[in-house]
Amino acid sequence: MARAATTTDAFNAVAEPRRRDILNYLALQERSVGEIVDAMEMEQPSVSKHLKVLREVGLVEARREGRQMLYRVNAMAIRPLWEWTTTFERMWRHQLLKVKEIAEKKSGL
Amino acid sequence: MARAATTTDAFNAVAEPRRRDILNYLALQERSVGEIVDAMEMEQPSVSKHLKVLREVGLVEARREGRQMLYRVNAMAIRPLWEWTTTFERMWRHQLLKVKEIAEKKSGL
DNA sequence: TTGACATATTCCGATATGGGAATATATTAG
DNA sequence: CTAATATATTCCCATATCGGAATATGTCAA
Repeated sequence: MARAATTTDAFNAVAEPRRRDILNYLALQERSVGEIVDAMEMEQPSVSKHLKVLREVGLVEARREGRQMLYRVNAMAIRPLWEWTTTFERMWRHQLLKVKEIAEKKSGL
Repeated sequence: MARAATTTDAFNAVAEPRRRDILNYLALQERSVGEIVDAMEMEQPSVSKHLKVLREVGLVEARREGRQMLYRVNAMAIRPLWEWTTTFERMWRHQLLKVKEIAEKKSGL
């Protein structure tokens, strides 16, 4: 067996930084492929390929408008990632608190 | 170029479900490799390899205790993932609200 | 030192990748 | 229909992967 396909789930799809860039850009508003290409400074085929991966795992949705395809984020598909990370939230808050306490103790000297 | 190494960052490391399983298990408490092997039902070499990846990106830390190595989660390393997902939180909350409104309108008929 | 236990590393093979280049498909304008 | 525009797909290749098997390293006990 090799590494899981990027289309396996949102975790794998989002591991690629270019795809996160695209999602960040689409978070602002719906965009055509051409607009993404211009904004990302990537080749058009690369953008189309990344969009395909994102669409297969449900992270984006698309609709045709004339010759253009307009893509938008489906934020719900990001929720599972958020939910998984929040299971560790208590741990890092605890850690941040300890760091803060140490800093206060030092400045109190 | 091929896919980015799993040790590139937390996003890539966490794309592998087995590694998330290990992190979930370690979230409860510090554990030895042997305990992880028993809990995960994975071969020991696989566990060691996954732990190496997790350690390289800072998601876990380890200390030796006799013949054992005890691993623990470094929750701070998960924060960047959480932060990235929260940039979309407003979007899915908005979507959930709309779904709720539609449901209420239906039940109001 | 020797042996037993705990963990890490190496070698292997099948597989999926992402970028580049070329090409195919779809839609509209004329 | 034909040309032009917008997007998608295919082919190629260097690379990193994960699991399995075998082996190496490290630590303790006697």
